Amino acid sequence: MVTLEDVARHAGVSLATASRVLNGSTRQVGASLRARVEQAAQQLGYRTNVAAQTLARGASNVVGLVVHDLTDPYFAALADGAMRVAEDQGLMVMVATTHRDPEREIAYVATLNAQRVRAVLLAGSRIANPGVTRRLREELDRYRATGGRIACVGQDLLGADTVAPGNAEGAAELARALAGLGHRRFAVLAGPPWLITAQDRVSGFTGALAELGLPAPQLVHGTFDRDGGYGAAAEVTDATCVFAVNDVMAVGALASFRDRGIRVPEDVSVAGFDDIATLRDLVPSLTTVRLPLSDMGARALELALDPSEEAREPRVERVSGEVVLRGSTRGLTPEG
Amino acid sequence: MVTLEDVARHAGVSLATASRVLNGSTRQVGASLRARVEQAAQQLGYRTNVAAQTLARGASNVVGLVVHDLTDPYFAALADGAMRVAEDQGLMVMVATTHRDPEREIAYVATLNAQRVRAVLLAGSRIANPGVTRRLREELDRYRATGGRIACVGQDLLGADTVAPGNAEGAAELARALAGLGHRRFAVLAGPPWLITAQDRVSGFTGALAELGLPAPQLVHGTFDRDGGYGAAAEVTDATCVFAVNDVMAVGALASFRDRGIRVPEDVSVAGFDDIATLRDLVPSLTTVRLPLSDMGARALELALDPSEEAREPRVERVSGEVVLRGSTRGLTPEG
DNA sequence: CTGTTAGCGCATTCAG
DNA sequence: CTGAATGCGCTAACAG
Repeated sequence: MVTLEDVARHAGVSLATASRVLNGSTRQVGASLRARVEQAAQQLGYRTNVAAQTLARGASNVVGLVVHDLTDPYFAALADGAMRVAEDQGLMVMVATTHRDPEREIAYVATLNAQRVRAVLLAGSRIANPGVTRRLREELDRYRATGGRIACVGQDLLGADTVAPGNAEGAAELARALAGLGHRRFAVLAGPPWLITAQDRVSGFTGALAELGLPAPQLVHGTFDRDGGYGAAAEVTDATCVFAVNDVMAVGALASFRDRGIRVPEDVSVAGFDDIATLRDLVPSLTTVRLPLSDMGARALELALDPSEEAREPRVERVSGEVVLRGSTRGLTPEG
Repeated sequence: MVTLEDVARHAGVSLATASRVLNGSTRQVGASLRARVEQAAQQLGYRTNVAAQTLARGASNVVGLVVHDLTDPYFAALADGAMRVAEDQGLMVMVATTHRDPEREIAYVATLNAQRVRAVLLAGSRIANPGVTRRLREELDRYRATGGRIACVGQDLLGADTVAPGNAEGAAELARALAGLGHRRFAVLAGPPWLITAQDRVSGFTGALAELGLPAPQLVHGTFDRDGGYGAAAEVTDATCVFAVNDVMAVGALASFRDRGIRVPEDVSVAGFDDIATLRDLVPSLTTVRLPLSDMGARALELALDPSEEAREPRVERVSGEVVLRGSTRGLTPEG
């Protein structure tokens, strides 16, 4: 294992000089010494020991990213955006997946704190559980207390900088668009009752329907994934339009209807939420609410890294979804 | 920033004792002291400084994962598998995305080396470029020289433990299955000529066709993604069956045919490769070659971490794909 | 079982 | 501009 000291000796300079040329010091070093050091490092195959550097500097070059599930394209897109800005800033990204276990989320925050990462990004819906949320906040506070920076993508519940998707607003706008198509009887594949993202989308949707004077939709709960959509769709009775609270669930719903010989959109319309890129070529193409996922991930990391955050209120940036009407929903004549 | 020393003082014990109870030492500590230390750590909100720990131990708890693109479900699935075993082993995962830039791949290996990660996993196709491959190998050798472990998912070209998908074999079997359906005139959406994964799938496919005495397929190159499939499909002339060398390209091909009013599978059959889970609900459902992506990622990390690798040949584990015939391909009567 | 001590590799004062 | 010395927080002998 070749160390800085080896390089310095090989180049015939002091440790300090070697350090200055090899690592981003602002200090200047004479051209000839600089060249000697660089050559020595090259010859010896020197690689900075980041652990030592982190210890000496008291700050690391790593950020942490906590997501539920990387195979969910929603999180993959967020992660991609965050990694883009990390690369731009010369930071490495440590990724942790919780698989929707809030205990693991808390544990990972502690671990990332131990790693002394520069910032941690919490992506994904909060859950409606005060005890868990409190303990997560405590862990985050501990991290923050030592200079850690935090940003979230999702609900603004953690007292940290947040990129907050307009779930309720987007769902409301979707409801209005669907109602504009002539639909009156709706069902909502609502996901788990405790997932706040799901809650918000449901309430935004039902709220808009109520404002329009339309009957309340049928609510069917289930998991937040493809199978949740598939299962919930089977329980829908008497609706001309089904809103799945995310695209992946909508895909499950589509499959469920297909398996039962129910045509979309002829027999029933289906809409989702998120506008997952990988799913854009679905047939019928999915009506949904587009969220700029990658940019949201990028923006969240920017917020977390932005140093102008001394002793002030957490910043909350709302990003609104855009309704995209596609082939999975159709217009109804007044007769239905 | 509370340190181990603070905890020790607070608990009235020595640094060493505090270290022994708080971090996974095999050494025993008396119950009463142990309790005092744990309580002190709890009260003070102590978090291990992993950088210091890594420096002192000379070994980190982090593994590196280098993938092309996390938003590609292929890599997301590999990453998911790798992260599963990382979690089991109490390791954190540092993820780097190259976006198919080989220079970045080399640079990230150097960075991960500097981080002194325990192992690095290189996922994704090698490219047919001797210069780049040589420099990558040099960087890997440097890493290995200091005890770093390496595993790859893909081609066995780096002299490291490798999980090698049977690209050629899978494609060959697919070709035979498709020929068995009665197809004679094929086209292959071949991806980039320099991508070895793509090459292998193409050559396996065409080789099997030749063995069957069938005419050589039309080859159309393009990018390895959805748009590459979309564009290449437009150039297909006179084939009853189109093989896209991965599922995501096949989705593009499906879209291309649909946009031009060409029905699948009535007018043309389409097959892919990988069996991406997110795409299983496509209509028509995609005939493909199933690869156990998540398990492959997991296995690769296991190989990298398995210490029984002293001074012996790199292990290469071949994993074979399974042909899955679905709705996007149909049988032909002898008349076509 | 517990405490003392000597580094791990590097950044950074502080002199020169 | 350059070098010598100190310490970052922790682990691992070693001694008791």
